[in-house]
Amino acid sequence: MAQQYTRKMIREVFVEMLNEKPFDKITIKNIVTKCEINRKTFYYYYENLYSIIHEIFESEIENVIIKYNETHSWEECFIFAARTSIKNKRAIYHIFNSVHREELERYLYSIAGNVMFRYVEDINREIKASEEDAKIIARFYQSALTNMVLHWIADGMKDEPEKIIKRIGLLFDGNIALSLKRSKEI
Amino acid sequence: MAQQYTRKMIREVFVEMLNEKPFDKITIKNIVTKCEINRKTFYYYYENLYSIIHEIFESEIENVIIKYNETHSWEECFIFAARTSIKNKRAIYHIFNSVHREELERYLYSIAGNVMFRYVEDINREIKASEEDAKIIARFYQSALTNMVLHWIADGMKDEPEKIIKRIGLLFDGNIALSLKRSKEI
DNA sequence: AAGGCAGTGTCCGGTTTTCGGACACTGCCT
DNA sequence: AGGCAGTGTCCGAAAACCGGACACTGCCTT
Repeated sequence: MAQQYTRKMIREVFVEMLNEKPFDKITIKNIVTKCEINRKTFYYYYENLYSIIHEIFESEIENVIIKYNETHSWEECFIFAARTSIKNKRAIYHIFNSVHREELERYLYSIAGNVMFRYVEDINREIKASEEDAKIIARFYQSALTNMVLHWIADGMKDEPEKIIKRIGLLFDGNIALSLKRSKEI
Repeated sequence: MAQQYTRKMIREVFVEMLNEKPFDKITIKNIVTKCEINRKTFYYYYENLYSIIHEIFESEIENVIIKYNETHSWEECFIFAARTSIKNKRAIYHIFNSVHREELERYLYSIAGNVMFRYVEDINREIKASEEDAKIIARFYQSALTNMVLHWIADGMKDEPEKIIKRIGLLFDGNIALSLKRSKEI
């Protein structure tokens, strides 16, 4: 554990700052000063500020995958991810309103993809449509889900995750299975 | 800061364990496993378990001295030390009931000494008895105070520190000044 | 517009901190 | 009497951290 302690500290201090001020007001100097480490140590772990954001996204994607493998429930994945986001509401707001909105979108798309592909796969285990069809269907819902979340963020993350889940549930329930069955008939 | 992180962690985990189980049930292996560090790293900082206790005592003595230099009040020093002790009640209980009672006594004696010598010195600044006399008087109260605290610990640290302070205060107030004055007359 | 200033990214290197594996030794357990 | 867990110590190696310097960039000042 002690190994990656400094790396973790840098990440945490960065997110902390991102919760206070926009991305372009944060400097590497700021971070290393607050962490009481040498500036070189920062470069030992990260190339630049951008790569911290990248790492955070990567690890969050991993977390969601782990969550799905544990629960096999997209609902729980969503709540889990949403709760994490709400915790760092302002940080996400600052990423959303900076040059990194693109990265955020890619990240959401990736998360949604991971959940949806696994979810459709789970359902398809019984229906046994072709893998190709399953992928197409998953991708269809992936963008829909991503877009929904993006709107939720743009709207200030006001709605409770559970509320959105219900709404999405109405769009999912039965529909995915139905789509899979239909694609078998074609 | 990051430098001494591991050392601090070892200390904290040790105290944590000492709050759970007696000293002789704690092994170095236990600690390094819980800290997720290499056993060698332990030896990098400490010789053995005993030296952690020693270090803790040393640093606590320092803290009390700092406290006295800030406040010039033995009462506040006492409350400060007692509160720290109560926080780790069971740890102290386990030290008290192990081969390290002796070390604990020496530590208390040292703390009491530091406080009393400074306190008597402060009072003597006005009275101006000889340094020699001041030391004798301080040493007299030092053992008395130590013994009182030892009994407090043996009794399970039940009494509130403030209560004991009042009791000690009755023995101190005026008496020290009086003793100093008398020793001048001899 | 020129100079000052803060932050960046990168170079050199050096020191501190952590690790892995091995050994003999002790005490305990059964 | 033998097995087993923990200890203290040896070796060397690797990872983590640091200090100072450099050129470069963008911003702010006056």
